[in-house]
Amino acid sequence: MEEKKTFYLTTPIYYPSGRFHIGTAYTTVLADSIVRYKKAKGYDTRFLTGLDEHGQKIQELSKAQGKTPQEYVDTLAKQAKELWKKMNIQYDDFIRTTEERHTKVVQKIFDKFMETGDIYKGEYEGLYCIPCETYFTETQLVDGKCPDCGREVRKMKEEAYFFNMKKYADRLVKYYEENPHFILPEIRKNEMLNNFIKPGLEDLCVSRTTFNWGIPVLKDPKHVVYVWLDALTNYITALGYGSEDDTLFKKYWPADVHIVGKDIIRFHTIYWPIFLMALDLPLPKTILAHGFIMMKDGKMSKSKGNVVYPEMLIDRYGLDATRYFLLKELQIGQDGVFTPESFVDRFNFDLCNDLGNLLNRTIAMINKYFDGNIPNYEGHKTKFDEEIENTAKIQIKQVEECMENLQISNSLTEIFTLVSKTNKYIDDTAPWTLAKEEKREELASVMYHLAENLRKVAIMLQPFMPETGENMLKQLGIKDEEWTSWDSLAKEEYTGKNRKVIEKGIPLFVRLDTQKEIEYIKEEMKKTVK
RNA sequence: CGCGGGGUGGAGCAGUUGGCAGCUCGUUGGGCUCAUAACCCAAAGGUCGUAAGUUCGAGUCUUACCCCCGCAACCA
Repeated sequence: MEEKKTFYLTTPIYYPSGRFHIGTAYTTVLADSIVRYKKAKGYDTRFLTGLDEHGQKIQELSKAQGKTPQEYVDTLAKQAKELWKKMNIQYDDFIRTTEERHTKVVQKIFDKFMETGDIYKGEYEGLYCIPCETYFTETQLVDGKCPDCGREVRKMKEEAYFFNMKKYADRLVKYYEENPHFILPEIRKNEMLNNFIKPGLEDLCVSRTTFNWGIPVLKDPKHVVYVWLDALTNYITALGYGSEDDTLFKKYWPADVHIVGKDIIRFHTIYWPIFLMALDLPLPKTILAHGFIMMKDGKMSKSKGNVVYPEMLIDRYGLDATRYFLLKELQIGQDGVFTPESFVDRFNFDLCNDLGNLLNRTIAMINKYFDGNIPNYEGHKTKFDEEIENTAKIQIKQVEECMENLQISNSLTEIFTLVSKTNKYIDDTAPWTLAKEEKREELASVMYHLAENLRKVAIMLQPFMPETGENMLKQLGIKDEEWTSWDSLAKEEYTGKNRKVIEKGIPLFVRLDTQKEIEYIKEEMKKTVK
C-alpha cells in the first residue's frame, strides 16, 4: 500500500485576553480551508489549534474578574471551542498550554537547554514601571514614561535566564537562503533579516520572576518560563514530542505550514527555528504570515467601537457567507478592510447574483425542459460547448495552482470566474430559443454542461464553503462519491443514472436589502463600545 | 540618512521575468427573459504620486523628492 502524504498545519495558539473577534476567526478559517483542500487532495492531514494560557496579562485579567487564572482560561477555552464548532472548524487537536502533556515537556526542554548551555543565568536590566509591573524598552516609552499609565519608569535589574540566540544566527540565515518558501510572503523575510538578524540577534530573556502564572522552571521554581518559549513548543508537545508516545510526532513533524498573524512573525521565524535547532529537530517547512482585518478608521479596538465579532455575522448571514467574505477579501500577506458595505456587496453580488442565481436558473431549466433529469452527454459539441469545457479545465487548474501557493483569495476568484463564464454560456447558447426551435440535442448538451460546471464549482467550493458545496450537489441530485470527490474534477464525462435535480430550487443565498443591512451591521458594531 | 509596505480611471484593488493599461463596484446605453428586479454585451472615464535618467520601448529598472501606513526586540 502506498503511504499517504502527510500534511501538518497549525494556527497560532491564541491568547485568550478576551472574546475572539473576526481576526482570530479569519486565521482559523484560513487554516481550516487549507486543511480541507489538502484532505480532498488525498493527504493525511493533521490540524492543530489551541490556546496560549499563561502570562502576566491572564493573571491580571482573572484577578480583575475575581477568578483564579485556571478558572478564567477554562471559561475562555470553552468559548473558543464553541466558536470553532459554530464555524465548522475541523481541527484534530486543541492544545492548551496549561495541560500537563504540555507543561511537563516544556520543563524538560528548559532543563535540557540549561544542560547544553543554550540557556544561561544572567541579569535582566530594563526600565520598569512599578504600578504596571512591566518592563518596557526605551523605544516603547512615551516621553520617557510608561506608555500604559504615564508614570515614571525606573531602571531595574533582576536575575533571569537567557537563551543564547547569537550562537544560531548564522545557521538561521543559511536556512532562509536554502528554503525560499520558509517565510511567505517573501517580503517578510527581508523584514526579519534587516531588522533583527543583520543588526545582530540579542539573547532572549526566557524566564520571569515578576509574576507566577506560568510553567515553573524545574531547577529554579521561582522563575517561570517565558510565554513564548512556552507557547511555541505547543506545536510539538501536541504531537507527543518528549512523551512516552510520540508516534504522532514521528508521523507529522516537521509541520508543513504554521499560519501566523503578521504581529508574531518574529517569534515564528527567528526564535522558534532556533529553539528547534537547539533541540536538533527539523524546522517547519513554511511560516505563512497573513495580514490583519482593518476597519475604515484603523485597527479594531473596543474603545473605537469598531470591533466585529464573527457570531454576529454568522447568526444573521450564515456561516458560509462569513467564511467567504473573510477568505475572499483578504489577500494573504496584506491587510484587508472590513466595511459593512463591502460585506453586503460581496454577499449580494458574488453569492446571490452570480452563484445562487446560476444554480437556480439551471435547475429551473432542467426541470422545465427535461423534467428534472440531467441529460446524458451526447458528445456533439458546439463552439460554445468546446469553449466552456476548456474554460472549466483552465479554471480548475488555476484553482489548484493558487492553492499550492496558498493564495486562498485568488482561488476563490478563479472559482467565480468559472461561475461568470457559465452565466455567459447561458446567454451565448440561449437555451430558451433552442427549446422553441425544438433543437433537443443541443438543448440537452447545454443543460448537461450547466449541471457539470455547477458540480465542479460545488466541489471546488467545499474547502471554503462546506455547507454551500454540499447544498449545491444535493440540489443537483448528485450523490455518488465518485462524482463528488476532488478527483472527479478531472473526469471527462459525467454520465450515469439517477441524476435528477430538485423540483424547485432553494436559493443558496437570499439577496439582502443593502441599506438595511449596512445599518444593522453598524448598529451591532456600536454595541461593542466599551 | 533605522527597516519595510503603499500612492494606477468616481470608489476599492490586479498588474510574475520591461512590449498595445486590467478586474470588481458605480455611471450611461443596449440585449435577453431560463433565473433571486438577477444574467449578458457595449461605451465613457486614467499624463499609472512628482521630477530626471537607462532603453527601440517603463506602471514595471535607476536616482532624487513629496504624501500615507505599519514595524522597530521581549508587548501575545
